[in-house]
Amino acid sequence: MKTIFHVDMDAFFVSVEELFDPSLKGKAVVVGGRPDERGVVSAASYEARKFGVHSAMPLRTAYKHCPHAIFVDGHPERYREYSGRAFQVLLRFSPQIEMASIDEAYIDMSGTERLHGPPLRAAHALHETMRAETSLNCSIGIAASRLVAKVSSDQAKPNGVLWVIPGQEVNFLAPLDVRKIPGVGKVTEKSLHALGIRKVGDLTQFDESFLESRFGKWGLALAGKARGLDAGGWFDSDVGADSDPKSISHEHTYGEDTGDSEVLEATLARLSEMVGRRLRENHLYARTLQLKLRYSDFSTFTRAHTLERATQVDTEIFDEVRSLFRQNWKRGSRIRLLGVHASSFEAAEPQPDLIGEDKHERWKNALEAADRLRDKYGESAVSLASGMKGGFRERVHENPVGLRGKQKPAEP
DNA sequence: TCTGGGGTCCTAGGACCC
DNA sequence: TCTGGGGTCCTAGGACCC
Repeated sequence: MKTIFHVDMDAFFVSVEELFDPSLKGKAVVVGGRPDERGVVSAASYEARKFGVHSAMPLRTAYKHCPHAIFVDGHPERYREYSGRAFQVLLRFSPQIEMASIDEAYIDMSGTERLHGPPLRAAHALHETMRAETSLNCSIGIAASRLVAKVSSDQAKPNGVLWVIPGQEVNFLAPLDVRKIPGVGKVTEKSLHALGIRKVGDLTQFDESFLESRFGKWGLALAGKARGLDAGGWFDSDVGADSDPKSISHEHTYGEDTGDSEVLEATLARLSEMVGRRLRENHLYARTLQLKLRYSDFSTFTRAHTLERATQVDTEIFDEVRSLFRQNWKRGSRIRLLGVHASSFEAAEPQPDLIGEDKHERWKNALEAADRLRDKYGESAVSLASGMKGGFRERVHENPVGLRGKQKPAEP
């Protein structure tokens, strides 16, 4: 029998902003941007939530609900820092930790009784330590499965601890709305409602095979979840079993839609660089590159291409997505969003292609040097995108800032 | 309501191969 | 000639999460 804690920081982004500006405390605060900007709410304080503001709501809508709220920009670096501090606190309680996102973690507390006492006592100690070390509140759910721990931390909010005693899972879940089950969103909720299923308890009245015939693989998992089991996919894995990233992407929504091909291609160059840089940081090579286009009417298209040979080189990424862009963009039509997405990763250096190897090696060195410059002098220090208007290709292809590459031994 | 950005996982069809 | 079946890879789209 396992003991899993799910630790979820309360109104995380808002709470961190309050640490930097204590005058925000107790007020209606919306993190995400200015109320007249394109964008959505990243987080809302409990005060703002009273007016119906919630995350993912368009900022303009949030303003209509709560015009007196204070709107602030998000600060990802601050959130990363505090997320790291929270992680350090968790490490004192168990080595088996999994950050599920920037503001929540699973921690496997099985077998820590001699060190930390029974679950509730350990949870209160953790709660206290978190408060003392980070000045942030969290809520903690305790259960024998990840799923129930997650749902119970949500029920414990704000600033609470809730333990679902083994054997009580079904009773705990039964009265809750089906929407409380992680993975049940708007669409699934609607189809469940159509079947007369509103509460988790209603789900347990149907048998597995019916749910499977209706919802496929997901229906089968759902039957298990309704009974408190970590059924299906990710929930099944051990806490802390690290999984490699499956994709890296960057996208940009314009403040105002544009049909200017130079502007659009410069954005693609910048997004390609950002993706390339992340690939190099993670020592990954991508075979599949994908372009994402969103037009003014919000219609969205993706177009992908898989390369013979995986890459982490900015210009190779850019060449690919630009050609996808040129093939698919309805010329002149106004674009709302562009995105560049890399996937099908290979961890190792791709097989050298004999002719291109020296060039490839010089490029790699040049890009790593550029990454170091950016670390030192900031993101705008080095850019392909800034060279876009006028002579991008010449600059890039003829003259990489090269240290001479080490020659790889040729394949037999 | 006028809809971000970064991810994960699943489905489904077509190509291609044996 | 009127048509199998399974496996894998690729592509596109969509639900969902924070």
